[in-house]
Amino acid sequence: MRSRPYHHGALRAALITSALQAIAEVGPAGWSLRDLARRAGVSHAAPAHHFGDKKGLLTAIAVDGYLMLAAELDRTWQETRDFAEIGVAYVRFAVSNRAHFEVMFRPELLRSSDPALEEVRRVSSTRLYGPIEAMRAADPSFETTAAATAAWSLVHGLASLWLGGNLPRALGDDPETIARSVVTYLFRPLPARGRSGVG
Amino acid sequence: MRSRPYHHGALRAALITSALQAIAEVGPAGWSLRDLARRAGVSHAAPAHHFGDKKGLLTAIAVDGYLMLAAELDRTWQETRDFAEIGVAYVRFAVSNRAHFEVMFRPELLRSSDPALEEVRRVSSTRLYGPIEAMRAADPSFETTAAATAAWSLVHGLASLWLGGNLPRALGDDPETIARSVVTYLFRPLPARGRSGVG
DNA sequence: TGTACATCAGTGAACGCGCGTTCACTGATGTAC
DNA sequence: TGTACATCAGTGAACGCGCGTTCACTGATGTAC
Repeated sequence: MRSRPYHHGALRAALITSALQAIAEVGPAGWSLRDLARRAGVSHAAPAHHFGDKKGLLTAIAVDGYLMLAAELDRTWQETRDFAEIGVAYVRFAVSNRAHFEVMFRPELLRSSDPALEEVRRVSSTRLYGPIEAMRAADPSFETTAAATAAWSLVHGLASLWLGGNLPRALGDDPETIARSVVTYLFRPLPARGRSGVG
Repeated sequence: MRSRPYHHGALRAALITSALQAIAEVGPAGWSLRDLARRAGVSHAAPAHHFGDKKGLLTAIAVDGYLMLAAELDRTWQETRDFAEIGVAYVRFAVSNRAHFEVMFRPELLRSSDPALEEVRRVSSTRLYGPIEAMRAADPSFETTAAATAAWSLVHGLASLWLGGNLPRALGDDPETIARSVVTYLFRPLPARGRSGVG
């Protein structure tokens, strides 16, 4: 039997993998750095070498998440040129990368002013604003910021509610299908314009 | 000097108040039942008498939250009969009752199958579905569930993003104003119908 | 109005546990010459 | 190709701390008669 080598070799990556697994299982609060060390088979003090503390590790995960999100949105826009599909892609990202998503928007878990984090945040927001700007060219009454916020809010809320198990079962169990159906209600004509009073 | 009476008198309420304060300050994970006991000036074992454990306390807070939310949405609908204003009220509730809101949608913090919780959840969802049903009467192409989910997602996402400090500053600093502007993009005509490709 | 008793709310000492942090260390790897 | 040395990654024992939980208790309140 080979004894365990002194150096793990890829401990940083292994810790991130374990953390993602732990987050998916019990949320970002349900485990300690010592837990991760145990999972990775290293001594309990080893994680501090790479991340300092738990916030450092979660910040690294958030950075990865924003990069993946930006890539996914970009790929979708290049392929489809369909704004609605960007929204669907956002939900797909959240559901497929639940652990990343759960950490990315919880500032109390992160070093929010980490420069790398701020940079990837900025980059990924341009993946939303670009396409919205294009829509404004077609209808100048669109205010870019408000319209982008509406779109972002819709898909962000949908993803959050779905992940929290808060949506009615009647919608089915495929989040991507749900998203595709729900986003059609953004920028959709009202039956009667102006005040929507109907009661 | 009067010595502290043996019975607190209203410990249950005092613990909830302290918990709300603590959540607002450091989030739902940053404190212990012993912390709350200290704040309330009682012995560290006293909280268990009323709530069993932290989940029990947070569940009680969530129940209160749903009741307050349902009341706020109902009041708004009765007063305005304007569906958009229900969305604004949702955001107003979240921002004014941040601690409640942060707990209500985090199932891992709650006893999700608590009967009282399930009941108030059900009640508060009818405050959304009722008005949406009314809109469907005016436009049969509305699918109640999908349209309600779109509306809920939009305001839920907006509230979450605002509370997390994730929205661009350009929107201003009054969440109710932001909400009123953003919800106009729900059910709003697109410049060109069908595929929204513009690139 | 008084007494006896049950129930309820809160006490405080004790427990075992897992945590993050510190620190002197060891083993492996990379680099200069 | 060999040697010396610096740097880096990970070890493991020790620490003090706050936590939830237990348990026998005490003091206050409510109720029956």
